[in-house]
Amino acid sequence: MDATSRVSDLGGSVMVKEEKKVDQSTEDEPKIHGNKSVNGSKIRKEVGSSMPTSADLGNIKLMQMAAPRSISPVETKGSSVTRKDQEDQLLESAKVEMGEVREENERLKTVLARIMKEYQSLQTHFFDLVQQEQSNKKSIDGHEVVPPNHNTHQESLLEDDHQELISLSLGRSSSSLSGHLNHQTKFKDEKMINSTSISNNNDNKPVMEDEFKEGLALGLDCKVEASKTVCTNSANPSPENSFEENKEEDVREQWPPSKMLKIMKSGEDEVSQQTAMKKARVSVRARCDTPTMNDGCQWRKYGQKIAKGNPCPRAYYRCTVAPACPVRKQVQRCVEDMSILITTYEGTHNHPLPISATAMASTTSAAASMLMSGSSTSRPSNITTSATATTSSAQDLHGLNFGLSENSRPRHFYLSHNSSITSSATSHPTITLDLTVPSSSSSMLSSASQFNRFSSSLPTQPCSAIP
DNA sequence: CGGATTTGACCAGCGC
DNA sequence: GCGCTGGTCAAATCCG
Repeated sequence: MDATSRVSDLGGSVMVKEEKKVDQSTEDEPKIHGNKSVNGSKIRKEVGSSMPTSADLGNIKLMQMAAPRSISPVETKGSSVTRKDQEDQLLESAKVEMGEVREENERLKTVLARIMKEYQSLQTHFFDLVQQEQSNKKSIDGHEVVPPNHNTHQESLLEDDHQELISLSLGRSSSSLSGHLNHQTKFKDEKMINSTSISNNNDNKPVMEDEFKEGLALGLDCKVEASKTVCTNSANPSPENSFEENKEEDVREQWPPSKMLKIMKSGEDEVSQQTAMKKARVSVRARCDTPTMNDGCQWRKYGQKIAKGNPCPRAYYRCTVAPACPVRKQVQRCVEDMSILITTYEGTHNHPLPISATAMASTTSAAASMLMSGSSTSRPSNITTSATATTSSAQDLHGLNFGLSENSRPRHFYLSHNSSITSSATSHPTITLDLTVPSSSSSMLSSASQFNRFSSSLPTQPCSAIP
């Protein structure tokens, strides 16, 4: 991704053909070709080497520390004085190195402490909100109306909380924080004491450190770590907690679902695993003149279909940044307004993302995390859930039996007034981010405002084409 | 010629 | 069981 293509990213509407040329001539990113053999190893290597993570760097440091400095045989042949000098030199350099590492360590500690502090405050806020919501529900008997005693100050606080909560997962991988949130909320709701990756005792710190490290290690891959541990710990294995669900090495986690289902049918917990296939989706509405939004990833079109109720064909894309990346996206024009492009993302990238793709990935991750974590219970009143998609799987979804899930309805959130996309034919919980609404909309949920931040960092007028 | 896209066929899930 | 629909596959085709 070079300057030229970045310009095209930011420049808004760019001719498709032109961008294609730019991409081909300037980008070395590998492409995968549907039915033909793929040089997977090469791709993996390129992808892997392109984005060293912080953890990688840290590991290098650690390795440097750990590796004993040996004296070469040549050195040992010198006189004792020379050898002593060399040893002293080595000692000195080692000391200097140690000092550097120590500094780095201190810096990382500071960062970690800050993150933990933020997380704990967020957690506190979140619990408060959940409790508040529950008490509201009791008093209103399930109606989604803001209680009269909900003063504006509280509302602003809520919004601030949300904003803080979501945006924290933006800057880096959402895995740590949103994962923790998922964990905690689930933990609280289901009284899952046996969670190994999260606990409410004093062992919290190491766990958080680990996850923090992992978050760094994952870089911008935007995984939500929670689901992994949830799955392993829950008696009723729950599906992904978000659209950025865990990617096990297990091939069953890969697409296509139909084939996976065949494999899984022999399993004991067939039902629960089938529900795991009901991945959360993040739908993005944006005004776009070009065929697809440029979200920074590379996609290959593998199908097109005319969906019922919309004369515009729906295009199916899969991510080609990595050979086995399970991420799919669907692109379709809005039937009401042809200038609006509806892009629906599903799945998790199992590879480092290009920088230009991280904004979208982080945002969708955050949105999906919110969706799957059941944070709807603490959403502002203008956020409504949809009853259009009826499915039993939604209730099964990860056992996050917050508020709405009691109704055995799928969680389908609309993050703005104008958002309207239904998944009635699918049983995927879907969250819709509407970029067609001005960001100044005061009532938008934090994640939507966060998304507006994303939209301002991406081609947003509102988008440019993908080759 | 290699890679990307198109498009008809096929399959699974769901409702009746 | 049947038909409808969404989603995927893969051969054919297009394109640079």
